[in-house]
Amino acid sequence: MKDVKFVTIKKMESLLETASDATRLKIMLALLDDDKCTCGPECECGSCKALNCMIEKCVNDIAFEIEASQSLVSHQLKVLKDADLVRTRKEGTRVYYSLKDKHIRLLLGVAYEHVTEENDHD
Amino acid sequence: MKDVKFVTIKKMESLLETASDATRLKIMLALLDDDKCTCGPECECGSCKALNCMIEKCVNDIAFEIEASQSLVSHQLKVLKDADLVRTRKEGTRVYYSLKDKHIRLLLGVAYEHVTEENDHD
DNA sequence: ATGATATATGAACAGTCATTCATTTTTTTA
DNA sequence: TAAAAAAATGAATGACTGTTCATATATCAT
Repeated sequence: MKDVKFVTIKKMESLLETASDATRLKIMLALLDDDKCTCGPECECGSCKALNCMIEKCVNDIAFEIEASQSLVSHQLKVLKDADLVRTRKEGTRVYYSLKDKHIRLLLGVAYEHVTEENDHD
Repeated sequence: MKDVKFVTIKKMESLLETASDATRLKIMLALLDDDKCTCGPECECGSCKALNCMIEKCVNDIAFEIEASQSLVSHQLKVLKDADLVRTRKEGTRVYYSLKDKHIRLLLGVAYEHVTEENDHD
């Protein structure tokens, strides 16, 4: 992976920077998988680990779940949205957020495994 | 991935925070793979993408390669070392650095793919 | 021991960012 | 139209961090 373009480095920096905050991690983990999955019958969810599992939650529910203020969650969701880590779907007064794509789920998975496994050499 | 422990969140935050800097990314990408691989005959390297490929480089070589000052590279290598993203091996006056394990390589790989692929939905 | 090379360290500055509080916008319902 | 609910926004602040410059430590060769 030599000669990576500068813009690529900057994009990677932005992606990782956005992901590297406890509040935003909590938000994303809340969107990662759950028993509220609505993927459909072929989805193995119900706490699935499927990379294509699509969970969506509205702002207030996220705030309640991670025990943070509405303002903070909204601010950080905007950061996640601007950096393209989450999607939105509007329905009435609510805005449902979900993780953008499989790369984001993979990123979270890899980071999670790294910190939960011990002494994993090479 | 519900009910993730607080310490786990904090560790993930630390990992991603450490990875989310352009200088440190350049350093890690310089250590990711290269034509200087010394893995041995069974390694497909020579610019391999093998996750177990072990590249090591000393501080000054990294500094030269990424066009940064020795001081900056040393400072950031310390950050990477403290966060356990790299290993060190001392040989005379030189200190050789290499990526810690496959998770780090995976993390870089996932981040790289995310920013280089376009419109990859779900 | 002296000089040279490789790396590490410390202080200082500038810039960035997460959080809180108060307020506003938008949509629904009564 | 007025009230209620959900989400977004803006300002302020306190804390943190990346970089530079100068210097220190460590190792090897002569």
